[in-house]
Amino acid sequence: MVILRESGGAGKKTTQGRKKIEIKKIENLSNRQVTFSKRRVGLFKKASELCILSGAEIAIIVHSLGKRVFSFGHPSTDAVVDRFLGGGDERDGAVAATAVNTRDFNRHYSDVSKELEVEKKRRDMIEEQKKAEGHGGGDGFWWNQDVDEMELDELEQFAMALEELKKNTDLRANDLMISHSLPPVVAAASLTMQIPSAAAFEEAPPLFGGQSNFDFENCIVPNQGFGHGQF
Amino acid sequence: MVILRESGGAGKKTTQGRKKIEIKKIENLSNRQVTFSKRRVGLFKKASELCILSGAEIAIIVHSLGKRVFSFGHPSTDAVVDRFLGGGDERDGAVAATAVNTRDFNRHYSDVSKELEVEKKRRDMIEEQKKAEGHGGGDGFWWNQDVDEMELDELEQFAMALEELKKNTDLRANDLMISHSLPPVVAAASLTMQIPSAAAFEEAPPLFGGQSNFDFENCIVPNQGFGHGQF
DNA sequence: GTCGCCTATCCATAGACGGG
DNA sequence: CCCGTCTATGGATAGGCGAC
Repeated sequence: MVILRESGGAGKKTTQGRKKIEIKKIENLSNRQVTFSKRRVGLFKKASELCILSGAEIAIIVHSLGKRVFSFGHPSTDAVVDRFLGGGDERDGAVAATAVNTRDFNRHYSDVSKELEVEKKRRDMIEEQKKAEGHGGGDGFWWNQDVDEMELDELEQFAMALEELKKNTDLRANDLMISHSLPPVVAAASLTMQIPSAAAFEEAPPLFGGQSNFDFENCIVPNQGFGHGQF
Repeated sequence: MVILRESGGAGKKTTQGRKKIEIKKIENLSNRQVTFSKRRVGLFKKASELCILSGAEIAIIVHSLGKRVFSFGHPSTDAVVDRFLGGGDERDGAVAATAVNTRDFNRHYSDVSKELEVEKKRRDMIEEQKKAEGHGGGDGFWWNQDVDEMELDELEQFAMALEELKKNTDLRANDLMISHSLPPVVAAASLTMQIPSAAAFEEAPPLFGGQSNFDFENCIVPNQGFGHGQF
């Protein structure tokens, strides 16, 4: 089991072990691929452990940078996704009044939430600064803009967009809140599965090394039909 | 931050630290809840890291034992799910509702507080990155979700963030041109919730056939990539 | 080049406590 | 009763290599 590396002629360990991790996009392609594969396996393992430990139903869908799609799901990916899209089947019984201490709690909760928002906004601004300093590419989130750089017309547009989004947010929150008093009549099958599950296994997966009791590599099979050469 | 260990009168460390866990369903209810919360946060964090590191698109849907639904998505849950479903149609507006009671509120508050801590650390990290390198990551983060994916607590935070941002927008507009009046700032959103709920977590039916092992063959489904969109 | 194995690290987290 | 926090450990994993 123990294999010593003699490369270097002194039995010196050439590996530094795990090094610091920086959470940013890995520029090196090979490293990115390797990291993606490793962490994907680790993520699925974590999810499976969470399923087993807590009995939850979890679905994970991963689109790699190429065309390949990996999915994990218990009991099945489709089932969880379908349930998610179908509006969830919650059985709620009696609708009663809230406890008394809820208001107090809400106050405290709001304070903390607001503090959190301050932090988030600060982060957004920092990112905005970073974006301005670096290249011109956006971060993909249009609301992460610096109002100080806007002209008046832009500001008007931005303000209206904000109000719209805010409205939608409130509506969404309201829907969530009142949905408890509504019977769950939404059909879970409104979205039909369009995925031909066949033709998925095109290649026999290699065996996993045996470090763990879980043979994930037997289960996770990437699509090999389209993404040749590209990750 | 004072650490006193007077129990036992010897200052001896009573905690043995992390112990080995057996990957099977946790029988103790509170332990299971705690583990679920902790590991769910960890799972999402892992997923976000994987998104940033490899640039992949990931969606995670978690149905906890009864009603509550947690979702993670980059860039959004629906986008990834739609791609998974074969480039399906537009997203469904109605997503799973969440049952919330007072105890759940407390748990959400816990999550928010924890997230606040994470945000602070993340801000520091971003600042460090900016200082080290002017390059903008160009990646969104998992907490920047569309409103349709948000849970109640997230919606509250988001609403407050929007209000703040809109205030800044309006202020900026006023600074630019006083004579031109913008729509008034929306008043504070009513976050007073009267949400009843009866059931807490309860014993889940034995979804798993095995005891100590998990049948991953039935859980991990390979999918066919269709090549629509590449990223 | 792609994939898997190995090791040395570093992060996530199971328990234990204290506070409200 | 429930939650945050601290600690020590278990487990994930970045890098380096060899095999294919």
